[in-house]
Amino acid sequence: MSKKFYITTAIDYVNGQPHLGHAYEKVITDVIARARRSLGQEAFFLTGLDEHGQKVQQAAEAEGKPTQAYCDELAASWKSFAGRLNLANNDFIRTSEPRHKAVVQAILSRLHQEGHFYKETYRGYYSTRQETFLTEKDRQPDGSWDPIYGEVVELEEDNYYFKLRAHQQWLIDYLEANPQFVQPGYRRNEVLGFLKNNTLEDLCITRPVNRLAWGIPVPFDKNYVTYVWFDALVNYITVPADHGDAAVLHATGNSATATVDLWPADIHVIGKDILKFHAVYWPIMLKAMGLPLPRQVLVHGWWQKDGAKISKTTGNIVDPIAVIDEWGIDAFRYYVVRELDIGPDGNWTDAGFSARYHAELANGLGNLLNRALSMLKKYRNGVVPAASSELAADAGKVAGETRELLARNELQAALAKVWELVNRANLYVEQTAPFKLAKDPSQAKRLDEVLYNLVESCRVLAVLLWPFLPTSTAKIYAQLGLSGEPDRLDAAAWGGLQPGHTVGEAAPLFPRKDQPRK
RNA sequence: CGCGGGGUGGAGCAGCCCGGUAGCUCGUCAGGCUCAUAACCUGAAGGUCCCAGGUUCAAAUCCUGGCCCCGCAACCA
Repeated sequence: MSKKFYITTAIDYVNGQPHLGHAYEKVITDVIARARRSLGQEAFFLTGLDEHGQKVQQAAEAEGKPTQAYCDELAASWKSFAGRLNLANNDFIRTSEPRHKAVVQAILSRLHQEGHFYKETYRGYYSTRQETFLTEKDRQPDGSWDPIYGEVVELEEDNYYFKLRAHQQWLIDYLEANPQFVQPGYRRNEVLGFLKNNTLEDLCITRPVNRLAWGIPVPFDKNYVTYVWFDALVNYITVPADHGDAAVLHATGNSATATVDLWPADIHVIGKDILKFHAVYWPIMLKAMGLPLPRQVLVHGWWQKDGAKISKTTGNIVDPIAVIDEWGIDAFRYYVVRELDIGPDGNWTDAGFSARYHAELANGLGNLLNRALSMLKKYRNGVVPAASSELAADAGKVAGETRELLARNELQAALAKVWELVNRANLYVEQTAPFKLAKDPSQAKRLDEVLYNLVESCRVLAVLLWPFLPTSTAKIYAQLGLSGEPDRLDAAAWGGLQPGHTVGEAAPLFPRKDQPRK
């Protein structure tokens, strides 16, 4: 049983509707997962929902619904969202599921037995209205509490704490020795800087059940539920446990027979806001459990819109569903991956979206396919002529370099690379002018060569682009009259189209949406 | 000295790690072509690569100092 490539997104908090950031993270994760499959690796892609915590409980109460029912409704809409994004995920975790509760409780019991927790009294200022402890940072400049907190009382509360501090130096050493663990490198530096300049506080891992009921009961003390982040991070091993991963079954004391090899995760894809949870708390939790660490935490940036922060409050938002409805899922996937490298913050502009759609998808890729097929239909009745390899070297070079970029998860660069072949093929039409060759019967053999190179280039492009544009590349295959999906990178080898094969019907892949020039 | 990101032709970006003729897309102007989704191709104009020092035969790229912009309460990737 060979290790599968295991990749995850962060699980989303169900308190609200999906937005651009959620869509972005899922799309880049999906592209990486599909790229692995295309490269011939087995990949397991997990995404899901974080459903516990006070805000969910309050939101459900505000709508007068049982909390689980409230979560079920939202989960349905988030699953449908994943479908709209065309995600090829293998599982969808919800932290309110029994399988997750079982794993969290097994871990809590074990860590408790092994002495990783201790109980301590916390004294602090507590807002009864917000149901949260306040810190000195929450005070207004004059020392009073903002009225939004309502009545603020000094309160004592017992809780269980996880001994993080003891592992601080170990984690620093680990990060130093494993530069690939947090990527990009500047995010690793950020974590190292934090660890070297601060003493870790032990992590409070419980909430009193009388204050928060909507959580996973702590198995060794019925007065508490589990803190949401401790609960949430565990999702990454819940699913391996559920599918029968040996290492995780063992760590959770489950004697079931191993049926899959997933853990450790190869990549956790996350946003920069939750870096600390994934690069500090999670590794220490895993170390305490005796499990290997994930191989990489890949940290992406945030989108702005028109140069300003995306905010529901100000209405400066991008609705991914509206964009997909208008432009198609592949246009959305293409734009977010091509526009923004994984790491820095990006800027969404509607004009930029339209520009890339028209210049690169419609005029570049779509038009190439359309003109190639049209000429093959018109001059050769849609029948592929004898093989020719005039563009084989160009296509092979692009395919080879794209393969390497995909293996390194450099998605933006991979798309740029693939477009070198799009541009090369469009230029090839100009240089060889098949429409002129067609007027001269003595050039029939030359025309055959040109047409073969064009349609074969389109086929190769479909293969290279499948991880990014699964729907559109399947359409390219269909228009080429090929069955199946272009989902294996090995198929990018030149010469896949067989002479004598009849192509299908041509239709614009990415219809232009702007007004034609006058 | 709280932390982090960034400042490259009109706009948006890549290049910076591993110094060596400044690149891409859009826009503008001129031309070519007509197979194609008025798409495609060629050429041109347009840049103190934030500033100042330093290292070097050579710096957008490395080092030092400075200036400016953005994010770091909540919703939230």
